[in-house]
Amino acid sequence: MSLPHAILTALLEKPSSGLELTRRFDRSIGYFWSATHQQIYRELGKLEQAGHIRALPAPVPSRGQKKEYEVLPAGRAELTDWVRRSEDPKPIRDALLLRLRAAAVVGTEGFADELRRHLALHRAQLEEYRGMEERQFPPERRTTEADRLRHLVLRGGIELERFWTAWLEEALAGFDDGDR
Amino acid sequence: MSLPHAILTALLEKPSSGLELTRRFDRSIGYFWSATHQQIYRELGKLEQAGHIRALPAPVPSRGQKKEYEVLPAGRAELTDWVRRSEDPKPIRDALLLRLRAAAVVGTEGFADELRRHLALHRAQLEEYRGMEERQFPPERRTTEADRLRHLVLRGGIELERFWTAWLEEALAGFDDGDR
DNA sequence: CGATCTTATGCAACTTGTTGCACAAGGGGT
DNA sequence: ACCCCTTGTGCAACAAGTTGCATAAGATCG
Repeated sequence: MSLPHAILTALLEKPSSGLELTRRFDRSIGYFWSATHQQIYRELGKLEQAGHIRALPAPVPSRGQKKEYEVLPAGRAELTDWVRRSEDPKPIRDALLLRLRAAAVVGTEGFADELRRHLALHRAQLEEYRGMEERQFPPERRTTEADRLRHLVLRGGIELERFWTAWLEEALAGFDDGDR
Repeated sequence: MSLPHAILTALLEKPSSGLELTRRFDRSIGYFWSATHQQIYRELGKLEQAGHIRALPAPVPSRGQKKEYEVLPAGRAELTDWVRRSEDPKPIRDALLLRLRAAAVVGTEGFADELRRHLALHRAQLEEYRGMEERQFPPERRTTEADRLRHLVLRGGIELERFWTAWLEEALAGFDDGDR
């Protein structure tokens, strides 16, 4: 039940069209929630029906025309309520760890390459996030409550990538000993 | 497409019934993949139909009777193939980070308590994993390839919990400054 | 011997996320 | 004028995960 709330948050930060939201989900929102444009359009429809958001009046409302949405008071109330509810962390589901465990049973042939590939991807992601941190949250922008919180969320994304790169490096060190 | 492979791996490690698998998913398998008993029974049916596993002959095959499964050669081949395929890491979807970002917009009232609650849960999980590491992977059991890999997977679970506890502590430190 | 608890398997309905494709308007090039 | 690329919205079918409930056998206890 998180996608509608992700959309409400994004729209409160800035009213947008479906495609704009998709792009924001691919970029900055992506470090804590991902979604395809299909999910977003479907959810925008539901949120509008529920009276949580509305389409801003457009000059030419027809297919293929941009449609901007903004959050209505009911939507803000729902989001506020959701943030206040308590919710347990979901158990992990990570395919790479699973595949490594499977490799322990059926053999690790070629697996070091896959680990190296993932390491490169996570290093790139880490660099991108660190760039965003420098650009969007220089020390002078870490004073207001909202900026401090947004920075904290980005720090979560950064530290998570750091965990992956560290773990992959540890894993590869073991492979280099025993697999070459 | 990972659940069937998680089940194949578990069954290769030890043939089990549906409920036994469920318990194993709640325990040791849980640090890299989670599943409910419903998912498991459904998937066992599909895997049996596909000829990847088979039920061991039971004395009294009727409803409510334990049914053990073992992996067939075709199942092992499928798992081997899956481990060798390359697969990109999935983008993050974390509700707590999302809720914190939402809190930056609608207010953080009561959020520190939620962070403390999560911190306690992650600390408990971390302790449990560390206990498992001590019991299941003492230094003398880190020599064979398979044990080394299984230990590495557990290390992933441990380091991930360590990331969460560290991030939550950092987050709470900020809250104590600005929110009390 | 009947009530109730535990173990064990499973169906059905629902929600969430993914994939592939269709449709429409406008701009740019040739 | 025509083609193709980009922007933008959207349907439909499918795959994966969740929730609530039903069923049945065996053990335990009064």
